[in-house]
Amino acid sequence: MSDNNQETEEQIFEAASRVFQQKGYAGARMQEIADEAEINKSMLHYYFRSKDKLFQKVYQREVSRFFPVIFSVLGAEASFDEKIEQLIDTYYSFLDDNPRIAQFIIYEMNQNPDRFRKFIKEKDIHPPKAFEKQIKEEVQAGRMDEVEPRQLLVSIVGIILFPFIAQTMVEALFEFDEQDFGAFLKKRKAFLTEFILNGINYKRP
Amino acid sequence: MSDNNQETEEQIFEAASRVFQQKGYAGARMQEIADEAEINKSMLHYYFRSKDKLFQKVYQREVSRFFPVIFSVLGAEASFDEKIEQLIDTYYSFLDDNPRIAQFIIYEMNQNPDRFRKFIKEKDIHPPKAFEKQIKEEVQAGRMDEVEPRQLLVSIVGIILFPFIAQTMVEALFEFDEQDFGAFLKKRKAFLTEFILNGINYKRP
DNA sequence: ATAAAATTCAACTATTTGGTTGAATTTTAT
DNA sequence: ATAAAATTCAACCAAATAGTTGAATTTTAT
Repeated sequence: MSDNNQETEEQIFEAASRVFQQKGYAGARMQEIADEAEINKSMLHYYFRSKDKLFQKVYQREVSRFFPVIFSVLGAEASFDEKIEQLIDTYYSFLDDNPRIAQFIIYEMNQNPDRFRKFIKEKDIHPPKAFEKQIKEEVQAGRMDEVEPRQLLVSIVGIILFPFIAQTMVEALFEFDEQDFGAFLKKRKAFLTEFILNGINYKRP
Repeated sequence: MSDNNQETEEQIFEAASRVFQQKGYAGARMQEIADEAEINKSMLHYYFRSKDKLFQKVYQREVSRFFPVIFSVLGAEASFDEKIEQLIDTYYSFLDDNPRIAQFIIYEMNQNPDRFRKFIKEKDIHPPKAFEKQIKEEVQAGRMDEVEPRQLLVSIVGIILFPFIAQTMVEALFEFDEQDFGAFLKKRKAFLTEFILNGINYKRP
């Protein structure tokens, strides 16, 4: 193939992403990343120079992937209730594919809040203004209680994310096996939609 | 003083608790724990033998502290709406005093799910049966929508915990300073009570 | 065919870090 | 006062781990 080298670089990057997400920076081992990528440890430094450099790239990519998932849905054109349903759907499939990402970002963000703030600012990542505007309009139209958009946003994100972040906790406390947990999540989609919309007394137009 | 040694042991333990909660097992350094406890590094091993032993004790204590905070409130005698308000109050003051504990337990639990499960089982930590029973009674009495108690429990805990776990994220995205965040949390208490009770269409008796 | 680039490999170095030791000092109990 | 226990300290060891090197091999481009 003509891009063998680029492929290898990606292989390393994806392996690093998995290991860092699972173990965190401090817990990750360069050798484990090499094994996961099925290449020699020398190649890690050949392509990325150091653990720190490799980590920064992984971290930045994951942060860049994470927020647009929520914000693009919330910023789109749709009625409020449709938006909530879409957000749940989108978030669920994203988290199914990336079960460690939220935990990872939260943990590493807390290890170095300044780095996080700086990156968010540089990349100009922020909640869509359109969402705030839409809520104010819905309130005005009498279709929901008066709520602070930010309180609502934090609540929605928290309520969706929590079971993914705390899967082990939920399984242990409820004595779930993985299948039980899967069923729990599936049922949860319907529950969440109603819970959120009721929460602010939303009346579908 | 007559218990100088016991005092030192506690000093070490509390220092270790702070450092482990902040950095996690892999990120914590024995030297940093010693510095934090303002004692010589030798004393760590003198009292706790190894990093691993010290960590296990911290981990087990924090897990033992964390769950009863929620479960004791939910298992007490009170009307459903009072219980929710109490839970929010109790949780908030606990998390104010222990801002890292949720993040710590979730992270270390994910690093070693088996250890977590084993400990939960040994200590017989579980959600109070009384809470489930109460919800069923409230549903029967027509005071709330039919809900799975477990979905509700996960939602309540998630919605309360999330801003504490993700404080840095909230501050960065909303461009809050610490004071803004404090105000946000304070307002949130009232918001949460209404949001949760509305969420299941609870009618106060 | 040939040169350049990519990759492997094992052995190596340097650094970090957990853990140890033993002598000296201080504190506590009797 | 004395012995025992607790503590400090600096120096040290051992293990783990990040990172390097250079020679050999394979792959790719021309």
